[in-house]
Amino acid sequence: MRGGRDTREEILASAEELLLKRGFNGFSYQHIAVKLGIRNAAIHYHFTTKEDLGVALVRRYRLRFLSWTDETAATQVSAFEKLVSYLQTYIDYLEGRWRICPVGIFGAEFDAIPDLMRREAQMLMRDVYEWMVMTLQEGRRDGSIAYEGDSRDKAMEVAAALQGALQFASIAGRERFEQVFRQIALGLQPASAKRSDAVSQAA
Amino acid sequence: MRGGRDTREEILASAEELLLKRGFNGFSYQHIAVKLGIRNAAIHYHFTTKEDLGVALVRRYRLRFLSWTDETAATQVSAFEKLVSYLQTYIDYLEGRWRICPVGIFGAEFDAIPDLMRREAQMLMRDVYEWMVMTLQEGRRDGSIAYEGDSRDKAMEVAAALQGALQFASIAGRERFEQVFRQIALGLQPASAKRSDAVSQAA
DNA sequence: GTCTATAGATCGATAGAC
DNA sequence: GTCTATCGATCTATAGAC
Repeated sequence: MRGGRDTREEILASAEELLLKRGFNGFSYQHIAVKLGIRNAAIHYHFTTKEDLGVALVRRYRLRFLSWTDETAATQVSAFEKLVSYLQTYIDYLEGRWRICPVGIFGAEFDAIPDLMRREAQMLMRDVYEWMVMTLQEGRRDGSIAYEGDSRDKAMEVAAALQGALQFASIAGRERFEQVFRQIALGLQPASAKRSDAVSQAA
Repeated sequence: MRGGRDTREEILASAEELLLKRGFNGFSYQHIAVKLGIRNAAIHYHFTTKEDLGVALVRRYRLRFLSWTDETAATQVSAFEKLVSYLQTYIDYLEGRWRICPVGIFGAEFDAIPDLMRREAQMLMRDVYEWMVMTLQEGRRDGSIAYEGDSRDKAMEVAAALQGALQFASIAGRERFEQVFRQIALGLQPASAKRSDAVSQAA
């Protein structure tokens, strides 16, 4: 601790931002140390190896996601609203409020991260996937969501579009994410809800 | 040259595979040198800096893509078939036959790659995006593609889903890509084509 | 065009003082 | 819990011989 501040938490927050912007192999303990005004070795005290830090990051993502789904499961909103609410968390992410997670964050460097991180990333992906399949099916039952084809395929498509959109936003601005957001939401709305929109069909 | 082999080309091919699996900051000249049985310095002869190598890789992606779109533009297939054919090139990618490109490959480490590479990545993304918007609109006109909403939004969604699916395939196996592939194709088919499918609605 | 050799920087990580 | 100091490995890159 330094003056009542939680250094361990600050390290995780700083590492999380670096991870999203630069990838796991694109940042070092030095980046974090400089930003927090501490030394390299101080970080090693909290996270002995970089693998430890990486595992802690992914595990935190996963716990955040699970507690988020617990919260929403307790509410009485429709499946469609739950799903849109999940998409919204990605916008929070883009704005630096890291609430839950980019599930496919390590896909681009999967063979270049430590083994324990790979396992954690796979578990995170499984949890998000299972929740999304469940929510889509629930939406079909309560009539708030409509789509064609297999629910598992659709869940994977939505998750993939979100992940890809996050990357496009890095390259070409966050407007890219909003485009995908709109299109996903539109594609999941039942016909009854669509008529109330002024959706461009000729663009 | 070594015994009639084109070393420069072998370096690019090797680097391309490493880039996809490990990210730009996840491989070094040593990785390439070991695989090709040459020395570190031999690669620097062909690509003075790693930035040069990276720029050459993205530029090659882009040229491949542009010549591919030229080819398909000359044929008389429907817009839907063109688009499915583009999705197919990603499967080639997964199988190690690098025909064209993963357009969002640097999204995960955008702030951690050299400046010239960032610019090339943005140009590549712009080209793919423009082609996809054009093809979707063409499909609406010739009746081979159907979708709701803005064409630019839809193009971004399809491109994002492809990019995300490529990453999920790294994490959880190529079956993940095929799920997204099926769902994208299903979502673009006009109603007339769908009736001939035995599409599961209850899964 | 490829090699040996090496400079120079950065990285992850540890020992030990405070 | 944070510091100084430092080790050894790895990385990008260059000089110069063949």
